[in-house]
Amino acid sequence: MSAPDSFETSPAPRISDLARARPADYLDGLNPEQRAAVEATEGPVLVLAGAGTGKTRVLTTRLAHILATGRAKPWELLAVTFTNKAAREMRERIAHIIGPQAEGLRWLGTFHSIAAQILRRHAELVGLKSNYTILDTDDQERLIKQVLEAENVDAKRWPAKHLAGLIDQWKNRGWTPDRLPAGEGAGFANNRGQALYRIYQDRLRVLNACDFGDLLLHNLTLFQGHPDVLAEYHERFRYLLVDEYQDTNVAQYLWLRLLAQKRQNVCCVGDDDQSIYGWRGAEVDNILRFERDFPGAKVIRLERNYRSTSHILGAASGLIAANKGRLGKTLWTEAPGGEKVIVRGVWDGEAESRLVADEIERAVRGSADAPKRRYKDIAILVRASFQMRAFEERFVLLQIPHKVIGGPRFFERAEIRDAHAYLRLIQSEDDDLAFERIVNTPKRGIGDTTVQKLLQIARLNGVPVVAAAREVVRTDELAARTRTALSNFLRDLDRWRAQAGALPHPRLMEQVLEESGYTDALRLEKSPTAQTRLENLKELVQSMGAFETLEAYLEHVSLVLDLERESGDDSVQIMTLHQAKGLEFPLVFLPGWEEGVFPSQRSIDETGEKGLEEERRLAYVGITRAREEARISFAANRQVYGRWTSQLPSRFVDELPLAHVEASSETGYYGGGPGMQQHGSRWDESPSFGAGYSSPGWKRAQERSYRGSHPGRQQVIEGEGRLVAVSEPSSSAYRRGDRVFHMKFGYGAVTAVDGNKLTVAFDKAGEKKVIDSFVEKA
DNA sequence: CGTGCTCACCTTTTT
DNA sequence: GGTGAGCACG
Repeated sequence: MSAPDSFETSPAPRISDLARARPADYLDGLNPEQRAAVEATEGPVLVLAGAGTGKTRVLTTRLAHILATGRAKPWELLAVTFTNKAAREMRERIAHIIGPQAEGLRWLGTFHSIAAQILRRHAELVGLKSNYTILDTDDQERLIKQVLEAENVDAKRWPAKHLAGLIDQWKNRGWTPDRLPAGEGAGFANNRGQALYRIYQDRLRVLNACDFGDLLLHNLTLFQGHPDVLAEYHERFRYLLVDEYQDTNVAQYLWLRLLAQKRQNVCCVGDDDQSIYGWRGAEVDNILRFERDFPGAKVIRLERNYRSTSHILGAASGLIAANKGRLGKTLWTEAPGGEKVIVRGVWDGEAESRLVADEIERAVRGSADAPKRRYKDIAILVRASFQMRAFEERFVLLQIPHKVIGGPRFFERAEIRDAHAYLRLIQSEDDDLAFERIVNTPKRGIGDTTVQKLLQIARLNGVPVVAAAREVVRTDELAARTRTALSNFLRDLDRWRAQAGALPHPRLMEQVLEESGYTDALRLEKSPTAQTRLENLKELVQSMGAFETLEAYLEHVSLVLDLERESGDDSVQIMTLHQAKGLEFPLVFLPGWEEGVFPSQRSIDETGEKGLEEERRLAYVGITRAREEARISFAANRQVYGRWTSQLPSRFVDELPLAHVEASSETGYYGGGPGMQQHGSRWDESPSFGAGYSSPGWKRAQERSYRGSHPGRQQVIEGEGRLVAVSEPSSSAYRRGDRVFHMKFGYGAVTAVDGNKLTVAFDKAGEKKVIDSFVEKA
């Protein structure tokens, strides 16, 4: 049943390659624990690698060691990571040690990409064809919506998103519809959860499609139902290696255990203190019970930290000590104390961003007793993305180069997904989801009712919707205009399909985008976002060129490809704590340490003590990102969802060991000062801040001051001649990604002061202006 | 069928 | 406070 073993043809190692991998080279400079972790190749090994202890180095050296000592060929190693980025990095670093032999590491990749490869070879055994499509979350949700509609489930009371979430969780735990524990689906649509899950799985099979969770789930079904197939992989994979083991979910864990069960040569590397993905199914328990699952396992602790100063390490260690249920590590360093971790209370969110921005400017300028920083040495790590905005705006104002990490990624953007849907439909007429997505994009007069009708006919006859459409256009079931539109669309589709073989696929893509009217529709829009989208499509066409065939491209897109954003430039990075995992910076800002914000109230509400501990690990991850300086801040007042709220400092602030921390407050509030009222920690229960702030006058002033300072809270401009930065709404838009800031800024000197109104003179044109929105420039 | 309005939503994210 | 989804209306 299996496909031919074409993958055994990886290049054999050449003598010159092996010669490069002299043990003396790659083992040099490892400390005793690291070396032990590299050399313990046989039997189960758990490497507990604390933050900054050289984990990646150990991982890559271990693989290189196994190869260099001839224990296995590159294609006999299974090495799994969570992200493509991690996989790429590992491959590069191994290549650095052992040279081109690393090309043969055929089974180094993410859980999903490896599972997808295995599934391609045995798809028939689980009721799929080997050319199955991989659906992303968007497609998945739309399919579930269809199922709900077909089953007459009230989509208002029982949103598709909710069921999608449930199914995801179930799949994360390795539960097929048959194996769903009783009562699991009870909460959804009057006990119909399980039935709907089953129907959804059937639909996927009909569409010859998988969602992300299925990739692993089908692997489990495959291995459990076909011992011969499993045995084949036992034979193949001589050594297993898993990165970020603390983040594995149950399905991944079961998958690993099945694969490792025969040879037991499995090495898992992780840190229970850095487990921050519990909310998406990660089970810290997997790491806690490793020794039970693999009797005789060797546990190696990497505890020497090479990254941070001892004050930073001390602060982080003290904080994480408050968690129960740890495996326990004692990190140490020979690095000097450095600066203590600075904790500061400020008046409000705006003061916080001002403080951070000022300190960044100072750090970049450097001083006698402080090193001169580059912008890229600095990161701002927030709990949630809504906190990013304040910093972004401040940085725009002060012209501090910065980069917001995250946001919709290239291949998740609507226009890219539309383009892919065209390709998918050209490639396979069975792709109903692709049809649905683009049949009326751009608008060609085939509305929702028509599409629904087609879907219904298709379902009744058990045929793909394109086939149904072909039939329908021959009848007079549709209004004449709709029918013409539909048959034109089908005609276009046929033409593109005919060209698909003859044309290089980037050319095909261009042609489809032109002839479908997609680019024309965008050009007509004239908005800056439409411009961006056109550029994205150009980028797409370019990226396609790197692939031999359309099939290869589409396969890659769904699992592996993410366009590397240029990262080399010198700018401050703004990102979430989750995104910061695995990174490090000389100077790290950790704003928003307020009860309810961080730790997140929702996390505590939903998962209680467990959630709180995960939040604490997040705090630990945050602090340990810093090499030299960490600066924590919290605000006494903060706008959350447009409402002013009073805040209490995070409990994490109090858990920091005093010996490693220096605390101060501008508000007199830290420790209980003026302006505070005791109240519940939930921000939406908080009394609104002073009355003046909710008055219409305030609101108007705020609108007028557009992204500028608080009128009531601005720094006092003492006199004339001060230099200020000015912002105001303007027609010249400043664009960052998809977001547009209507903002113009510049520096001017104050010539007159009247309350909050300043008259400012600008050097260049001799221009004078009265403004009510400004920031003082130091 | 397309547009404008109201209303609920509002952590973290990879594949 | 901002936004996207869903509904009523033209």
